[in-house]
Amino acid sequence: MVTSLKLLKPETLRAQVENNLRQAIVSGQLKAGEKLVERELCEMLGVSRPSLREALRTLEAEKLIVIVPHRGPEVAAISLEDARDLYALRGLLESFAAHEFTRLASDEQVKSLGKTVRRLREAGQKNAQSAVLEAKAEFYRILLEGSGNALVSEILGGLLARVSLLRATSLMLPDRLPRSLEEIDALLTCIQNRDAKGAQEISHKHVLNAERAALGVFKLDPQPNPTENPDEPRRI
Amino acid sequence: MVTSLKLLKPETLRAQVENNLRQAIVSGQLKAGEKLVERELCEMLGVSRPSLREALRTLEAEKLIVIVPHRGPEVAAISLEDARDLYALRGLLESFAAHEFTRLASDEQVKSLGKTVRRLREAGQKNAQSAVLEAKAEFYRILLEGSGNALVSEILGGLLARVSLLRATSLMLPDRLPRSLEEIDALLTCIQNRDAKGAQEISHKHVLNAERAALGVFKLDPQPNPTENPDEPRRI
DNA sequence: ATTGCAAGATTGTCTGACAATAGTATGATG
DNA sequence: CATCATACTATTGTCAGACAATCTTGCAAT
Repeated sequence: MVTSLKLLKPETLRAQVENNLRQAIVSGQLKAGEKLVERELCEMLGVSRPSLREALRTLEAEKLIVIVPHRGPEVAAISLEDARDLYALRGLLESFAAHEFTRLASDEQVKSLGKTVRRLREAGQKNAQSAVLEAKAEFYRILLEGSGNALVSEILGGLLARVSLLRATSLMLPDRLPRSLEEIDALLTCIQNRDAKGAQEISHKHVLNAERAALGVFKLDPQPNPTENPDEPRRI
Repeated sequence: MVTSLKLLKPETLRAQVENNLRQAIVSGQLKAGEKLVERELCEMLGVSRPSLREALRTLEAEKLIVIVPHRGPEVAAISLEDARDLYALRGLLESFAAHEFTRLASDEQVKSLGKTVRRLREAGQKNAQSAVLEAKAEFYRILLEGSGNALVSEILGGLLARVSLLRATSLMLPDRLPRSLEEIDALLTCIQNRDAKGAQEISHKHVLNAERAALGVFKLDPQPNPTENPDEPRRI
């Protein structure tokens, strides 16, 4: 009996383009507000316009890019209100996920989460940024998987991608990491004690703190406001 | 002096296709699970394949259709777990919106909401289905607008579109309408009293009740998809 | 009935083209 | 010199047609 080992799914070309661009955006290679030109992207990625344009439509629906008719696509930028809305919703969903995970996850899943938190802490103490990001992604994966609501995972995943459009989130990482780790530890404790309400509260506070840290940028840094914004020749 | 009356924005062709298809899906003209064939849609809508395919990609990202590589698009179908997840999230978001509306909306907005509820009640007593739907849509519009979080509106809007894939929601309308109206009345009262917590609770219960009513279909009708009647030509 | 294969249908992708629009440079004018 | 109108260019929106890869279906054979 063969146990289905086609791990390598021959992705469609369009899907590859989509993934490449998405990755480039959330990783910051393509910066928020940057204009995207179809011809250039086609050459970069080695695909034709139809394939590229389909991928762009998907990213547009995910709100990672904005396409103005006859002006073309650009990487989405996030205003202060957008960011506030984003964090408000993230707090709501993430705390819900934490609550549900605490309520529903199996002991194995809790243990697995604990292991990842340990990995995260170690990576944090070494200041190994990429390891931190990896462990954090794993942490989320387990949490969402165990929360028993695939839709929340889907939506929250999209939200996190959008949050990464705030360059604040990456710049903020080193500073806030210790506090962040403490909060995650506290969350884990609640989860292990099966204290759903507590996990929900801590998780919500965690997001609020992350918001405060991230939104500091708007005070230091003149924020492009779409309504009245003298052209600021910020070349990329 | 002409006061800029381009209310009719010259939508791009692709956007029209997108809107047509979206409308056809949420209104039930295109039924959940139905297979969509590019050539047919192109002919129906009078557009070329690239334009159609771009529109399809957007709808796919909105989860209104599913596109399996080399097998083509079909209208998304909702499983029991999907529906549960959907209603859970909807309850979370809608009650949040109600809470925030109660906290933040202006007196005019509250008054406007009251007026719409009255319209809704009258339409309900006359059993005027289309008027009910219209008033309900208006009710949501005001509520979301006044909740002060555009992102929640966006997500919840997408969710409601997906909910409409459950044909239960339309079939259920006549039966549950009186109860639904009572609940909405109670919600309005809380809002008028600026009782945010109360509004949140009632709103959440309201969604739970709607869920119970809608999910009844799954018990009566185990496998909602495989019974299709022979092709009948369908105009969009 | 199940299996295997061939034929047909549908999708994935490319190329090339053209009109419509937005952005830019040019030139005219005060 | 600054300002405005105009022409030009670049880019996007859209189409038509084509072809390979893949899926589905019908039919034949066991």
